[in-house]
Amino acid sequence: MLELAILGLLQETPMHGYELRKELATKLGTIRAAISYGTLYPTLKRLKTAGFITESASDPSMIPPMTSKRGRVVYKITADGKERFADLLAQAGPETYDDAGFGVHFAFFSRTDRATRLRILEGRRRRIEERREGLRDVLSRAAGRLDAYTLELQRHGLDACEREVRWLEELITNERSGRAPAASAGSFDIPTAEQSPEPVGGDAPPEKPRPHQDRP
Amino acid sequence: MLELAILGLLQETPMHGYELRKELATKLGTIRAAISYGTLYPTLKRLKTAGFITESASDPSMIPPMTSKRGRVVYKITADGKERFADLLAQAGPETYDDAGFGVHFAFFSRTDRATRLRILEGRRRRIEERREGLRDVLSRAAGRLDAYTLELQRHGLDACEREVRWLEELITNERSGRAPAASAGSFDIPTAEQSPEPVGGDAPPEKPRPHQDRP
DNA sequence: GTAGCGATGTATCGGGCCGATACATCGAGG
DNA sequence: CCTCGATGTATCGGCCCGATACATCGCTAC
Repeated sequence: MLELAILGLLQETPMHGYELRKELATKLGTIRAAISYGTLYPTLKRLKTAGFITESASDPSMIPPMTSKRGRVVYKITADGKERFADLLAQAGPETYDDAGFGVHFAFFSRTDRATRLRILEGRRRRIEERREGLRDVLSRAAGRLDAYTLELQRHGLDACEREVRWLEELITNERSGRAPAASAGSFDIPTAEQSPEPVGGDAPPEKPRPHQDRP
Repeated sequence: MLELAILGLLQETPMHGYELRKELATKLGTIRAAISYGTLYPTLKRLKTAGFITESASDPSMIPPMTSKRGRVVYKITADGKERFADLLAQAGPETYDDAGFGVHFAFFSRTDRATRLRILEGRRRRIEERREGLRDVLSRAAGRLDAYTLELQRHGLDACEREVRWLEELITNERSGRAPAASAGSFDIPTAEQSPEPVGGDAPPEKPRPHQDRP
């Protein structure tokens, strides 16, 4: 799961570990608070061994700081890595529908083609519906067997499930009618800068707006 | 975390692994779908080594089935185990406030004294408030930097945070005024059988209603 | 000036938990 | 008779986490 997220971020721009962690935290803030270094660095090593990314010492003509005494390793995605990213984005296994997996996939939906988006959204909905049914069963059948606090926990969980299903339903409707997301529970009035109409190409469009040096 | 849950369930009645897993699933359905055997059995082994539980082959005069060719190991909590359970219930570290940890603690609130309940509820609230502030920051500051889907994910997450804070607030209020939980978002009308007034003793009352054979 | 402090930065280690897998028994139905 | 699904115990590789260690930079305060 982390692999997908890292590849996705490195596709936007090369980065070093620390930066990557921060970006991960803001992009996936809902899913996991902050990725641990004990996860990040081994994963980066794995990705490097697999040939999906390369690491290089930051050249001195970098940003402002550092006279490059120690480290500052910059990670960059390779062609294989981009291919891998596209594969991971498109294929949906069972782990695509759990909380973490779904969150990561969703966070990169703007790089996913519509058919896959719909498939994932529907798979997730089914998953949550199953959890919901399980909770309803417990609440109606095993109610007397459980104490008041456990019951309250189940009720709260059921509530969350129902809300998420409604959210997913809305997103699915929007996808089918070709609209972009947002404008659901409008409490913020953020400009939503880019890609509001969202043409939606095939798969893995090579980014549009933000200028970045892919490779020289 | 699992340790607490297992000890808690075994305190009600001895069980074998399969049963334990099912009980775990219904009691913690909101938190984790179903515990893996790859987690359960090693944990049971650990608990046994630590002396918190004992395992014994089920005697033939058990329920109906099994002529006891192979296995059916029944796990039972020890005095040390009960002590350990009480310790884990009362002490609250940082992991007490993450999703899984809080859920497990909450599920055993009927065995927790009120002061501890309040401490945990408030710790959890603070945790969620921090997450909420982080999401608000991202939504207001980094909005233009993120695509519509990522933004929608954050909005949904923020919504969930706000709702959970409200839920916790309600629970805290109820605790302070001595009422039991429930009756919050009334959509079910389950009798709530036992302990609605809830006297709340010290800690670890030795079960009340359900008849069960602790040992023959 | 220099001493401390907080942010930046890279890296490892032990351990918890998961999914996949294997194996074994039992009752019910074709 | 024989398969199928529920019950049941157990291990293995692998992901991910928290704790920990170490090193540098820029700032403020003494």
